[in-house]
Amino acid sequence: MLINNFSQIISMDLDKLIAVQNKLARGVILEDRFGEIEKIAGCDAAYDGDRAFSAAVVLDYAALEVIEESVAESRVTFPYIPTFLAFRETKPLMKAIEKLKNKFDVLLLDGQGIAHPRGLGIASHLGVALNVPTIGVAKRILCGEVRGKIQPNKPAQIFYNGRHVGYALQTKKNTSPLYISPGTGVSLDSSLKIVVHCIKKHKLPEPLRLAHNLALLKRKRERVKYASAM
DNA sequence: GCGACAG
DNA sequence: ATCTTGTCGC
Repeated sequence: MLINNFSQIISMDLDKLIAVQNKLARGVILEDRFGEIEKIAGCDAAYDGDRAFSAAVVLDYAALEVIEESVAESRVTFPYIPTFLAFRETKPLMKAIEKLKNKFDVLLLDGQGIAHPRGLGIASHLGVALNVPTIGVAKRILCGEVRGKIQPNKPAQIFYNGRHVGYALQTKKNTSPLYISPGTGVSLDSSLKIVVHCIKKHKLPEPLRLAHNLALLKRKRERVKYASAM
């Protein structure tokens, strides 16, 4: 069967979800809504069918060292549809974020911020919903075009509909670029500077790299539990 | 109509 | 995202 078990949901009128995105997009603020950054968080999710394993981490911004970690598991009920990613991942991600005891100044998420057809990538969606400054860091571009050549450590602007919506940045030699865009509560300039600050020895900014690894570890452990129970 | 299309 | 072996670069 070529159609997955989400067919019923897929048949749902996406126009309604587009309306939701357009409404939330009105809440996006492209200005810094934070003071001095003391703590920065990252959140990501790994999957095993409809099981989502999410992880969130809080790091000391200056030292980029882990202060707290959290993991959660949930069931996804929505498929992955380009430009509607938030409707699939928001629940899992929020579940991990809610478990954090520490507060943080900025949150990094995998995916686009405003570099989205309706200006509401997952980072913007979550940021507006949680009322927290967010930045989207994607491994691939969703829409728009990069102006100029992408060279190591030389950010190139991303334009969409004649508007500057983010930056393409190769953070390490011989690696594909990252696509950075503000979620909300962060300016274009700050979104780039913050991500650059979080680059250590790897292509991905530390908060996301660590959250990603933790989500994979959580999935691995849960899979073991499942296997040993058989 | 066709191609593109975050995770 | 996930599947999946070896392999190239730092």
